[in-house]
Amino acid sequence: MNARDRAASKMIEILDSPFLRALAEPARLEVLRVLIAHGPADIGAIAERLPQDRSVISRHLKVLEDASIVRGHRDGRHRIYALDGGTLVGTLERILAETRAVADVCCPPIDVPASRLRKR
Amino acid sequence: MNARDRAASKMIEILDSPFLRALAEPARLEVLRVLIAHGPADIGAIAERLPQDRSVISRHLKVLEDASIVRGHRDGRHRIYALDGGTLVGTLERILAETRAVADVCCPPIDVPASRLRKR
DNA sequence: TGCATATGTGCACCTTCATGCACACGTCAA
DNA sequence: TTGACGTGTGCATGAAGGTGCACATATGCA
Repeated sequence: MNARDRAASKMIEILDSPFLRALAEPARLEVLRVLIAHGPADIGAIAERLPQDRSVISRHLKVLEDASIVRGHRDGRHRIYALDGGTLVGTLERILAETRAVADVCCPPIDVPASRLRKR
Repeated sequence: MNARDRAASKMIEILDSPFLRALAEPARLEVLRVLIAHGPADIGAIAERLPQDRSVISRHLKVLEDASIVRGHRDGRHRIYALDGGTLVGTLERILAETRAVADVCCPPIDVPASRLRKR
C-alpha cells in the first residue's frame, strides 16, 4: 500500500460519515439557516419558520446532532438546539487537510496529457 | 437582513449544491478511491475494480464531473477521468471560509448557558 | 464497409429516506 | 393528580435515486 492509497483511504474515511450525508439534504440546510439566523431555539420555534411538520424538524435536528453539526440539550420540556460552530469548522478543517494530502501525492492538478495515456 | 442572515445565506448557498450531494454517496466515494489510488483511468478500468456495472460507474463519474470533483476527456473511444484535486481543494476552502464567517458572527462556540434560555 | 471495443442511455426494479399523521412519553403548573 | 404543552416515535406514503440489463451510439482498425 503506497502513499496514494493511504492518503485516499484517510480522505474517504472522513468523507464517508454522517457529516456529509447530513449536509446533503436541502431541508436540513434550511433548518441550519433558521438556527443561524435566529440563534439557539427549541424545536417548535424552528418548525414555525419552516413548512415541514414539527416531527420532521425534530428528526432533522437529530440527524444534524449525530453529525456533530448542532448541539441540543433539554431545557424543561423544551429542547434547545444551537449550531456547534467550533466542531463544524474543525470537521471541515480536517476534511480540507486530508484532501490537500491527497492532492499533494496524487493526480495532476491541471490536465492529463492525453498523449501519455493513449497508448500504454 | 443582518450580518448573521447574510453569512447564513452565503454558507447555505455553497452547501446546497451538487458538490456535497456527489460526495454523500458511498459508491461514488469508492469510485474516487480507485481514481486516487490508481491515477487517471478510463471507465472500464475503474469499473473492473468495483462491484457495480460499468454503466453505473459511468453515471457516477458524470455526477462527480458535474460537481467539479473529477475531470474527464475523450481519448479515442476511451474516456479518461482524473481527480480534479485543485478544484476540489478550492471548493473545500470556500466552504470552510463561509463556515468560519458564520461561526464568527453567530452562535456560541462552546455551550449555551441554559439559565439564559430557560426564561426568556 | 464491417467488426470489435468503449461508452452513453432508456427502462424497470428496488432501496433509502423525507414527510405527515396519530399517538405515546415527559415535564411543568395548578 | 390532572391537564396543558413540548417533544419523541411508529406507521404508511410517496419521491428520489442507485442499480443492472438491453440496446443504441461512437470510435478505431482491418
